[in-house]
Formats: sequence, C-alpha cells, structure tokens
Amino acid sequence: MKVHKKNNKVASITDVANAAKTSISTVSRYFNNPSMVAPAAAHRIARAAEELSYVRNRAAASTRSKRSGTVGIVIPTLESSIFAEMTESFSNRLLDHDMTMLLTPCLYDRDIEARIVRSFTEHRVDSVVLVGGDHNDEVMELLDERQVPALLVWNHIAGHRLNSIGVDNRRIGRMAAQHLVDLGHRDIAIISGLTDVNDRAAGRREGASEILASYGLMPKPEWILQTPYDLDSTKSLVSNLLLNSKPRPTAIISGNDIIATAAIWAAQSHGLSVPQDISVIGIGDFKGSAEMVPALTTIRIPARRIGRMAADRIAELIIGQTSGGGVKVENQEVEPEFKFRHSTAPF
Amino acid sequence: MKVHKKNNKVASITDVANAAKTSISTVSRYFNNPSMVAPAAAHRIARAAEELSYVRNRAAASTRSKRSGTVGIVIPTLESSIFAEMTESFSNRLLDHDMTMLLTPCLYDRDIEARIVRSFTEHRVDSVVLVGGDHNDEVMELLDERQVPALLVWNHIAGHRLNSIGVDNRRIGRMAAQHLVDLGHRDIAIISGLTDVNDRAAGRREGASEILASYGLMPKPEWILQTPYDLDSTKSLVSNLLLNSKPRPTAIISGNDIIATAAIWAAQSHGLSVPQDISVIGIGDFKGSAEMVPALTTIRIPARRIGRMAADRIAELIIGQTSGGGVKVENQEVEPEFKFRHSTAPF
DNA sequence: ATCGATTATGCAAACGTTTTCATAAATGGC
DNA sequence: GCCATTTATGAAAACGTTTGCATAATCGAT
Repeated sequence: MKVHKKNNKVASITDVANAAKTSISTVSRYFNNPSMVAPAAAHRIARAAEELSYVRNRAAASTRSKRSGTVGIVIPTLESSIFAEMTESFSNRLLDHDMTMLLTPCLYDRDIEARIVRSFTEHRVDSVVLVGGDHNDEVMELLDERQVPALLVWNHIAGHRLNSIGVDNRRIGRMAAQHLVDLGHRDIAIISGLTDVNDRAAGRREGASEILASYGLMPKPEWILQTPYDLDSTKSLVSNLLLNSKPRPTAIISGNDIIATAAIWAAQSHGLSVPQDISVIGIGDFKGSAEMVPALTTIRIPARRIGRMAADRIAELIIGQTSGGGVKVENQEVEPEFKFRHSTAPF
Repeated sequence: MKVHKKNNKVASITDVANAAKTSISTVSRYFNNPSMVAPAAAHRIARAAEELSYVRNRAAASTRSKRSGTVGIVIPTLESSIFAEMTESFSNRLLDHDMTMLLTPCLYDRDIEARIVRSFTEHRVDSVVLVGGDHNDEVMELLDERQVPALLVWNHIAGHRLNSIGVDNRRIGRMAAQHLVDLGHRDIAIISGLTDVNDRAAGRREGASEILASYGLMPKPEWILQTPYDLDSTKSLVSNLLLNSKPRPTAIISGNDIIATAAIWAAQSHGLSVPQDISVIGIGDFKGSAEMVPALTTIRIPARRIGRMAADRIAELIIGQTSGGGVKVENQEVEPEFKFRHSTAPF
C-alpha cells in the first residue's frame, strides 16, 4: 500500500496522519508525548513518518505551544578561548535538553547586544543568556515585558534581579594580588582589560588594587594600564612598560590569561626570563596556559562548568515558566581555583 | 486615544492593526516591504507598534513564508581559535543580511553532526553550513530531500555537488614541506591531525608526503604521527619523539598551529631552542601565532575571509532558491598565504 | 471631466502545528 | 456480564503570520 503525499512538497503532519490512517492529533502526540499513544498506532505512525521522511516543524509548533526549543546567547567574542569553552559546553548540555542554541557575538558593544536580543525575541527564543551584568536598558525592558527567562553568566552578581551564575571578580583580583605580595613583590603593575566596557575587568582591577593599597603597595598611575584583550596590542603595551620604566616592576597582575601571555612574550622578546626577571600572573586558565613555557600561574575560572550549569538552569527556568510555577531568582557563585605554576616566583 | 491589546498577552500583528486602524495585511507589508505602504498608514503603524511594544514573530511568519531567517552551522569545535574566528566573522556578516545563526559544535563526530543537522531542519533553517567534505549519508540525503541550500566551508572541493568555499589542503601540505626542503632539511617529521575523522588533516599530510617523497626524503614510519588537536597530548607526543629518536628530526611539519605550538613548547621544555636546534612549521596562522616567541612560520588560512564569503554566499543561495531561479553550484578556492617567521631556519 | 493605469488596501485562505473537549474503546472489580 | 473507570482517539479551534486576489483610491494624460 503506497500512500502519496501532496506532490513534491515536503511531508507535513497531515500527510503522516493520512498514511498512518489516524488523525493529526495522534501523530502530534506520538512525537511530543509518546506514552499517550497505543503501540499499534505508534507503530503505524513511525512507519509512515519514516516512509515520507517526515521532519517535524518546530517553528510551526511554536506558534501554538509557545515553546520554540531554542535559546539565544550573546557573548562578547568567540575569540577568547574561555568564552568558546563556556559556549561549547553550554551547547553540548543544551542538546541533552533537546534545545538548540542561537549564538551571536556582540564584540563588547552593548548596542549591538541590544539589537541581537531584539532579534532573538523575534525568533521567540525560550530563554536568553547574557555575559556579565552590564546591559542596555532596552535589553532589560524587552526581557521584562515579554517575560523571557534570562540568565546572566560569568559574573556572580549578588542580589541581581536576573538569575546569575559566575565568579566574583573582585575576589579573583584580590587572590591574584595577594599571591604576588606573598611572594615578596613590592613593585607590581596592573594591566587590566577595558574597564568601561567590561564589568569583569573592572571588578578584577578593583580587587587587586584593594589588596595592594592595603599593603601600601598601590602602583603609580603609569603602572595601572588598560588594554583590549588582544595579544598584539598588549604585547607592545607591555614592551613599552618594560623598556621605559626604571626600576622595572618585578611582577605583573594581568586582567586575564591573554594579557598574561602577551606580557610573557613581550618580556621574552626583550631577553628577560619569566619568572627569574619578572613574575606574571593571569586570570582565567585558558587553553594552553598550563602547557606554555613557562606554565602560567593563574586563577582558574571553570568555564566548562559554568556552561553546563547555565544549560541546566535554563532548562529549569523554562519548565518553571511553562508550568506557571515561576522559579525563584538565584545568584549562584562558582569558585575560582588558584593554579600556582611557573610564571611567578619569590622576589 | 488609548487602544487596549487583549489583556496581558504579548501584542500580535492583529493588535497593531487594530490600534493603527488598518488591516493586518498592511501591517505585515509595513514590516516586510515598507515601500508598499502609504506614508500616513506607515506612520500610524509605527506608532501603534511602538506603543504596544510589538515584536514580530518570525517563527509564525515562517510557516507561511517558508523563510525563517536562520541558518544553521555545525563546526567541529569552538576551541580551535581558527574556527572561532571563522564563525565570528560569519555571524557578523550574517547580521547584515538580517539572519541569525544557529550554531552547534559536533566535536569531530559525524553522527553527532547528523543529529544536529536533523535538528536544524526541524527548526526550518533556511540554509546549512558544514565544515569539510566528509559527512554522513543521512546528512546528504536530508539536505537533498528537503532542498536545503548547503555550503561546505574550509575545504576547496573541486567538483563537489554541494557549494564549497575553502582552501586546497594538499596544496598547503606541499607548501609546508617544500619550505623545509628548501631550507636544507632532510630529516623531517610529520605530525598531523587525526586523518580518519578529518579530511583536512588527511589532505595536508598527503600533500606533505608527496613533496618529501619526490625528494626521496620520505620520513620513516615512526616520524609520521597523528594526534588530536590538543596542546596537552601533542606536547607529550612530541616530547617522546624528541627524546627517543636519534638522530632527532631537524624539522617538523605540523598539521596545524596548535600542533606546531605544542611542538615548540615540547622542544623548549627539554632545553632545545627553536629554530636553532629544530625548525617547526604550522598551518593556519591562528591567533597568537605571530606574537609567540619565536613567532611561528606557518601557512595562513584566511578564516575571517572564509566566514564573510560564506555568509554572502548563503544569502545568494537563499534568494536564488526563493526566486525559484536556482543558483549554480560553485566551488571556490581561497588562497593560503605563506608566513615566513622565526620558527624555521636553514639547516 | 474621462479613462486607463497605477498604487494602496482589505479579505480570506493558507501554513503546520498543539491543545481542549467530547466521545469511543478497553479494562477491571464485583 | 455490568457499571465505573481509565485510556486512546478525533474534530475543530487556535496560534501569528504571509500572500493571492479583488477592489477602492489616486493619479496623469488627454
């Protein structure tokens, strides 16, 4: 018995229902709630679907069901390996929840971010995840009005009205500074990311300054620098610092591992050895930081774990919203981990 | 004049039409084809949409229009900075075409890839982009049956039935080998990626072998190695090679820059200098390859350019398909670029 | 003014689902 | 075997759009 679907068009649920001699309701249930359909019918449907190579249309489904099975995530950039790691594990975990990720990098630009979030809502994503805690009003309003469950990752933001999962950046900054002080360094430079577009960078720098100040070791202004997270420009910035300051700093607190790596390469290219001539500490523990020579001392941010937790949390938020229950807002802190390796040494 | 939308629900096109005292057709046209609506009406609609904070529902739209405004891309991993670069520029360019990217990493697993592509078709993406030329039959059938315009990136695949944009990996392999031969090296090792899950890795290795063979310099089997693209395991693999072979190879052809970097670090951590004691050439020109010490000699694959080209091509394919015209399949080759830096030297 | 062409609009039918509600069939306890 | 449940099914309304078709309004040339 051969059943024809309407011409050359792609098979729809109706075609499957006809072929399986049942109603579209039953076919729908077969796909969404298999336990509700009798084995005999299930079997016929499976066969028909196979025969017609039916692929269900989730976009159409979402008009009635209000669930698209997608979540939108906007990250500053994919080029920071640590965001890439987080995103990758997020996406993998999302797969387990049968959801798909819409991803767009915003290049650290809040207006672009807003535009992206808007586009996500047009696609009716079930949820949105954002990096950090600093966002356009428009974004907040949009999320609020449309009641899109949202999650902030990367920063722990105690008491924020949106859910968040992440680390305490001030604390990380303090850890880094404390380590160098403990090693006996007194001439310490701070090279952070761009603090005005990046609340993580700002937090870390504040934490570091706090500790140094408390020991009376606050660096002079020329030793508190900012740079984009970029090997190229950071390397020349540090080269300048090294060449022009005498005495040189004996240690550098870097806003992340990219900056630390650039600092080490800058030192090496001027014939200085790390850590003999200068100590460098990073933040993040990016891919390769453990393998480079010298292996980088750093504060690890568990990116993959954050990604996984985020995906699980998203799933909770969505089912919570569907079941009408409403899920309590939570701000989860994840622990950073100090990794003492070979780029820092006692002074 | 205050117009109420239905209760607490989110505003729909109907609400906007009512508020603007016009029909939903006109509102629809206002958003999709503004030139078709008279200025007066346009103005009322704009106002109403603003007032109701209407966000159009692209998912619903796609049921009738067959265009979802999304494209799905599956890449092996985000953790290779070069895929991250490509993906990022792809996504940015896609924004200009008013489309959004669904992204999922498949971790070099073809079955996972198939599953992802299937999920993409459930979401009715307008197009699919895949990395490389090796894919499950299921993927090919799916794309074919449903006539989803597809694009293969990264490899130039002359005569492939799908569109492709990328480099010729054999040629790149030949370039790398030729460089070392030209420098006078005769004891050359090849360390490639996993050739059975990665047709790029296979192509590069073949190209390199071809050249070496032609000079009678084919490495002995212990000097033709494979490794995942992973700093950690590659570093120990190379350490072994360096420690156990005497005489040592004087040069290494690496399947990509990650392998090259790991090789350099392995050498350095055993007190060898690059390039004095051993030359290393990479492939890719990843982020940081130019800045590391020594700066890496490599064959640049223009990832960002490939990303941009891919986005533009996708746009072409989609409008071609909508307008029924059908777009000719094209296999575009992009030129690799040799970067002579400081990790290779004459023997 | 008149007519023909253009431009702008609205109606209603699709699109492919989910879901509510009612009913038919199967089951189980006596 | 009978009634009360439970389980499985189908009909039809809803979801928020786009779009083909028909008509109304406007315009330009005579």
